[in-house]
Amino acid sequence: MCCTMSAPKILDLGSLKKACKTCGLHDLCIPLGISDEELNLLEQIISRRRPLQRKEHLYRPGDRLHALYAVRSGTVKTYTLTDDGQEQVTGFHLPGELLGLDAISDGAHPCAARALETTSICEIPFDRLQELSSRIPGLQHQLFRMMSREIQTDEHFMMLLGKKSSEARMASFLLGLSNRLGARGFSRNEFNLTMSRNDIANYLGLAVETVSRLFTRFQSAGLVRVERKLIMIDDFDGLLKVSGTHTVEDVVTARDTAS
Amino acid sequence: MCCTMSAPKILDLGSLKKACKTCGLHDLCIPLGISDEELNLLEQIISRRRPLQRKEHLYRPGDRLHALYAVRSGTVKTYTLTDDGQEQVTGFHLPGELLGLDAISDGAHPCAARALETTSICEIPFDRLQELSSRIPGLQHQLFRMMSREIQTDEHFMMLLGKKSSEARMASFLLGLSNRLGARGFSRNEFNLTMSRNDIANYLGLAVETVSRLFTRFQSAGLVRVERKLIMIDDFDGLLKVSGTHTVEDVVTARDTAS
DNA sequence: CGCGACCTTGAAAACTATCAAATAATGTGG
DNA sequence: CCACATTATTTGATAGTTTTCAAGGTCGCG
Repeated sequence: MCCTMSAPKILDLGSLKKACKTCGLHDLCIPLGISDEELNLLEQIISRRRPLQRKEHLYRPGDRLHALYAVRSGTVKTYTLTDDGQEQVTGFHLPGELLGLDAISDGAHPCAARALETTSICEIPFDRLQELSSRIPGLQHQLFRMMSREIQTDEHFMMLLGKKSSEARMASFLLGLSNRLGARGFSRNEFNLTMSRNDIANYLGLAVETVSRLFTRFQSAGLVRVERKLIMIDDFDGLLKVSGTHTVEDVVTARDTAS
Repeated sequence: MCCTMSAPKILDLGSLKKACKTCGLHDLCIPLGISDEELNLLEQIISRRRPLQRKEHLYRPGDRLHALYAVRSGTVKTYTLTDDGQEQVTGFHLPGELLGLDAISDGAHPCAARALETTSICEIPFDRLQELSSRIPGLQHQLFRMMSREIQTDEHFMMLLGKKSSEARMASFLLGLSNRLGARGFSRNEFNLTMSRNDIANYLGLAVETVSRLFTRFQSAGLVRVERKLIMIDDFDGLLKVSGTHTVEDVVTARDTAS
């Protein structure tokens, strides 16, 4: 994408000085579990890019793997294109999360990543990271752990898609976002959906119309309030119940009895 | 290389002598892309276990991560238990495939693994593997690649579950098995399903009855012949078409017009 | 102000699950 | 080795959930 303009030293601009050590996300991101000294080495290879604007791509399918990316602020959506050109959303990535791990095996990105809002990114050249990992066992271990975590998350999500009703998927999605945002210091009760209904539907394997209906249904049931992009969670236990095994009842009846 | 340590010989039993070098799977498994000398080091930490009998567990949810496992022959099914105790099949693992990568992040297995038939396994103590990876960059890279590949595969599977019809899932499943078996030197046209219809259904997010019907439907359409556990693929192109975007037609009509 | 993208809502259709039952395999104990 | 109990698979009929199609509504932006 952009290689001509970037000299080895990319860290010297004032706005880019802030490093892992001062990053509020450092206990969610790579630095976790490596010593201060080692962190210095890591910081030297990490650079910041100009923030991405909404709808701007971080990488596209087929792009060579040049670096891994960590979201610093904002949201990134990853997606692939199916054989017939349709979009398939594979994930939404919040601050502290690492992007591009799926590109390592082929050396090229199998999917696209693009910003859902203005987004700030840390760039970690992969070859240098790998080199450093050989020298810093803690770093290697942390990378293994992060990849393992992603595999685990994917397995969990596969269960969601394979076994759960539309209601349960939606509830899980909202609770998941709430948790992840909470872990990053944002409110767990009230947040903005940076993605469109279409993206949510696509991600959850549902039709847009279904997602829309679920929002109204959840709202009628008193689980959440929805105001366009803004979500306010009013009943965590209720959502949990819906997200769990419970196939029906609670939410559905709340609407049916009302009508 | 300061590794003349007391080389814990675990390989000295006659039946266990065969090592990676002589393993027909070595270009599908960990050894891929590391030198002969390095391979010796790797072989020293790998041991073979007594073969698993059908239905025997390799590990269970919550078991501490002690080692990664590579399937040498046979098939292993991995599955988790949902909150309400139901089984959720997360994968079927053929010779040359690595098991347990999802346990690294927590240090404990989030899922269970058990043999679907008599199965031979290589055991790779994880801490030693990690240690070795620090010293052998090629090994580290290969591990990154294998984990990345799994993430990629999972993403692909998520698309299957989220976007594809029951027919497409089934066709993809059969083609996928065929390919993987073929890559391991088995026939691509004719193979045994080592898993039950129930397992297939569970894995694909379908009801058992649906799986059963799909088999008969595929057979009526001349795509495959099914004899209990034995599958013979007669029309790869047809299956491919069904597995792709094509939502209906070919297969369904083949049956409908017949009646 | 009006256009276009996004979202919501309703009605009908489609797909798949569920329920029920028959048949076929497998395993077990005598 | 057989008879019985058990489990797995198939098939049919019915019901439910979710999609699709169609249309109206809302928001943001030029």
